[in-house]
Amino acid sequence: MTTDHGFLADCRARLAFDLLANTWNAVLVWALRDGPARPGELRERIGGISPKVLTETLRRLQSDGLVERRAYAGSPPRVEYTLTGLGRTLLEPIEAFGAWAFEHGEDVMAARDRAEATGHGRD
Amino acid sequence: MTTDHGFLADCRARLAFDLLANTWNAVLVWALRDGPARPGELRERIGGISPKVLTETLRRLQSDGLVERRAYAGSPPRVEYTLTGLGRTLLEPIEAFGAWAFEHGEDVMAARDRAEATGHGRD
DNA sequence: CAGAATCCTTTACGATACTG
DNA sequence: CAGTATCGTAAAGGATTCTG
Repeated sequence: MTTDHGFLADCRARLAFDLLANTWNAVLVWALRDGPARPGELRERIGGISPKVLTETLRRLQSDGLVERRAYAGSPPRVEYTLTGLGRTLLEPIEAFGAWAFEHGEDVMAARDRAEATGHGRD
Repeated sequence: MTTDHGFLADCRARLAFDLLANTWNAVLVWALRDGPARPGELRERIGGISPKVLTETLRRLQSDGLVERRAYAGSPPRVEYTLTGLGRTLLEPIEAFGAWAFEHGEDVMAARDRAEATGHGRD
């Protein structure tokens, strides 16, 4: 494939980008990488996510088939979220980005600082 | 790294996710993969992006050090955007996502349809 | 043709309080 | 503790118009 028309036009590609085009999807998938986790646990792990947004995001991931919700009867309530098989396939690409961040993250921050200092900053 | 605390806590990881956490960043980087391109060209290639958003996004990518802007004097104006070396390093992870989309995109769409049919859809 | 300027709509996200 | 309900804000994205 030499032209990228084929790639960009394909709605599956757009779908993949859209999956990432929000603050928490990727973070949550990643937070679930080691196995089932309870909501409170996830909130701790992630930090900075409100209960409402956590639920919303998990619901979205659930209807995308990436996450499974399991509720155990009883009180206090106990709920666990797990990655589905499909969800687990997402870990690799996400990890690729993680690796990229470790290698090049500081370059981006440096560029950002430079831009800001030059007055081209997005502040 | 067994726990993901280290990963999620690192601000570089968050930075990487934030880079993707918008509709057009990844798409634009990808659209520039084959070399310099002019804005009009990009708009064609991508489809569905308004001139304003295109400029905004390119500016942001520029101040992140991922894209370079080159303007040639004269009329009509001619401008070209190119990936920087840093920007090019992003192609691999992005491609990983593209590959994922080709393999699993339909599964997501199927899950979405299923969820919608069950009344759990996010409509 | 590049892109700045305006205006507008949507929605993602956050804070908080409340229920089972 | 899980999750919902409300409310509020900020920002992203889109449509359009105008200028060098």
